[in-house]
Amino acid sequence: MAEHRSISGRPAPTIKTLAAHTGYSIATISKALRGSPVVTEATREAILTAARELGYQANARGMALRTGKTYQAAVLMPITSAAGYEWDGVEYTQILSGISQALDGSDYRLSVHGYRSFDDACTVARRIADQRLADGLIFSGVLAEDQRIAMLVEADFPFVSLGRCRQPLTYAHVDVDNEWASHAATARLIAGGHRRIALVNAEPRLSYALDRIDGFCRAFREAGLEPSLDLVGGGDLTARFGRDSTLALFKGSAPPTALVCVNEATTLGVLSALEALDRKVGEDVDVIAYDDINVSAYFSPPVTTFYQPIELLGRRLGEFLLLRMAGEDPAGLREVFRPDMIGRQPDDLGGRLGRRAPTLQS
Amino acid sequence: MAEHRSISGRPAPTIKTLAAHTGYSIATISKALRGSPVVTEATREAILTAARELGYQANARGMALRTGKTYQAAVLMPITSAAGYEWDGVEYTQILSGISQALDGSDYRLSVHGYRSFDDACTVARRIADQRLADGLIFSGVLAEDQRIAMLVEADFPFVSLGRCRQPLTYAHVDVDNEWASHAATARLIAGGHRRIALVNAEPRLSYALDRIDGFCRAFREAGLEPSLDLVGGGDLTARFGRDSTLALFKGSAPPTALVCVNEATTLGVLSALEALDRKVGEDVDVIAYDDINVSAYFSPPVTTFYQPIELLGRRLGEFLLLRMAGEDPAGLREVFRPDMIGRQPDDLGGRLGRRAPTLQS
DNA sequence: TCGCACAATAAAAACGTTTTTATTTTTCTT
DNA sequence: AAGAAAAATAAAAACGTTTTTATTGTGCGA
Repeated sequence: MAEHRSISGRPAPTIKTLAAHTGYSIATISKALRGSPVVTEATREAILTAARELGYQANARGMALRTGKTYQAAVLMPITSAAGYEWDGVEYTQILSGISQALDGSDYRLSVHGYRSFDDACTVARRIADQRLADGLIFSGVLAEDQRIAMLVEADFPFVSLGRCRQPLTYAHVDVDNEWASHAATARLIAGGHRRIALVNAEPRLSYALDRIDGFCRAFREAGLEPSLDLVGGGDLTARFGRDSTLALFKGSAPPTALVCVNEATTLGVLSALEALDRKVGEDVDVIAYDDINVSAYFSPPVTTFYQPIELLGRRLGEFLLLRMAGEDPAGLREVFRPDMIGRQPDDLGGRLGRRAPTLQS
Repeated sequence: MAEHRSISGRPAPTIKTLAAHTGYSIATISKALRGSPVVTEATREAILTAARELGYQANARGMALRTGKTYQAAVLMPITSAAGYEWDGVEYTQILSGISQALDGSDYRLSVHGYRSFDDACTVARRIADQRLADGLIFSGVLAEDQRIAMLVEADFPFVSLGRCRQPLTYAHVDVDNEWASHAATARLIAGGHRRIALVNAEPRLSYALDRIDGFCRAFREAGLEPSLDLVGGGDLTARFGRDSTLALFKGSAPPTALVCVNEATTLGVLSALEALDRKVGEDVDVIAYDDINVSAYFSPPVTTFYQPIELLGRRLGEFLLLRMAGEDPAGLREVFRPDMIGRQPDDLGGRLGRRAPTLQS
């Protein structure tokens, strides 16, 4: 039995109830409610009043069946196996928060689909598009060659990605200018005299990890130096990875004098390792990090970061998706943020740098 | 036009397609697919084969309209205004991850509904129940007197709460034994000679915050002491709150010699404040924290915590909800976890305690 | 051989919409 | 005042299911 009684106990009013109540036909009721111009202003008024009085709420399932729309925006969320024991993916709360804010005024609801691997994500994305489980899709963790993007562009299914792939496709996306930020961080450290710089990076199949390596290398080349590629490593964005890779780096014959960290969880691990190794940040070693959850200010010592406004990115993702679902061309729906640098060391960088660094602006 | 072409381009097969293909009527097809015992094994076989061949996928909207079910499990997620700038609510990633795991094998999908205040949460919960936007609901942030619980119990709508209210109602829930853990932490500190113990707590209208105060007080009373209630304060679970309240505590005339912290974000702020105040953890002051995202090991100094297996709680929430939606009695769907203590100080607690503390087991 | 129970399947109705097509009412023109 | 054109509304069909009711076919006892 599909009929559902509302919380009050009475069966929920449908279009039929309104028809019986007002004397109009269900066709007219529907048109009046949808704002069709063919109904008189007077009858629309009457119908709207009745709807208000009876507490009519359009039945989402009926609408969905008839129109084929679901009024759902889907988000792909990574369920990492490490999540239970490591601090991974915490920024997703903020992404969801931002998307939710963007969707707030609209008719769309937010549904979250977990995935465990990239292949899994592809399968889920395909199912969502194929079965129209949602009217649009948002996802992150974009690879250099991302099948999801190719597939969804091909199918002309509305989506927005957090991150850009390296294929020449036109699609809506939001991203951080990782190449730029990585270049800026590295150039700063080089200007401070560093030559052995480590990049504690994400897995290199991720598009943004490659962007960071690119910026890293460009900074070295512009200074006429060979990039310290042997100090570039990638892995999970966990504190454990940050700690382990730092310990490994300092076991090497030519350890780094500075580190660029991919996110705050990793940074926490890096700092913990440096403490264990008895290397003082700002004296023995400099650290610059990407800031995703804005907690670096509370680290000891506080770390200079490139601040990524994750929640804002999330909001933009939601806004773009709404526009895409409304039929807007993806070509205009692209935004790349340049992170602001937040200096948190006494001289804005650390002990090895004699001069005060210039303030970087986006 | 509701008909949707699949990714392949052809219109997606429906029950009618199967009927035309197999020669059976749509009624028989439906029954065969649903596993009704009235169809012959042979015909079911034939129909299932055809379904597989044609790649038939039941249309969720059609089912939803007919049955009134949505096959959606809704989760209420706090969208705090602080989220953009403070590290708040990060544990939600793990909760969602756990729920998602539980739902994985089932037919249910996960939808997330954001809310900005408790009143907002009530409104959203009511709408979900009223309009059957989902078949079940999960939420957290339970108040001592929680209208959502009362309302949903009254409406007999399936739900599971993370946390217990203080009203005598029967409902499915998952919780952490906060009274017990708070008692254990406080008793431990008292046994170590502490008398001025601060409790950096959540807002006291939250049920679990009250539980913690209860446990805190009980520990004092059992030792024949007056609880240091002037050192109990509540607020957001942010690093900023941890820092600010610690700074305030040490401005007082009789500052604490030990602190119990409500979660890890707060703890980070507390540690940052203690560092600024030049109080050494483990020497001048002891800290015990609740661990929600398992990152305390990387704090400097590492902090002794009560580990809350958030992802497991999430999984149990999902499992319980599935059972509730299947009609199971809520009386049997209750679980209260006792957090494990993880000692991370050299002597398992800190400098002031001369003896090794006993290992606490749930 | 005839009905008769019973099994298997088919037909029809329903869920609540939207949209297309048909009908009625109003307005305008002459 | 009659007719046509336009406006307003009503009727019907459709979306894809499930479920209730109806129909057909089969084996059985008398």
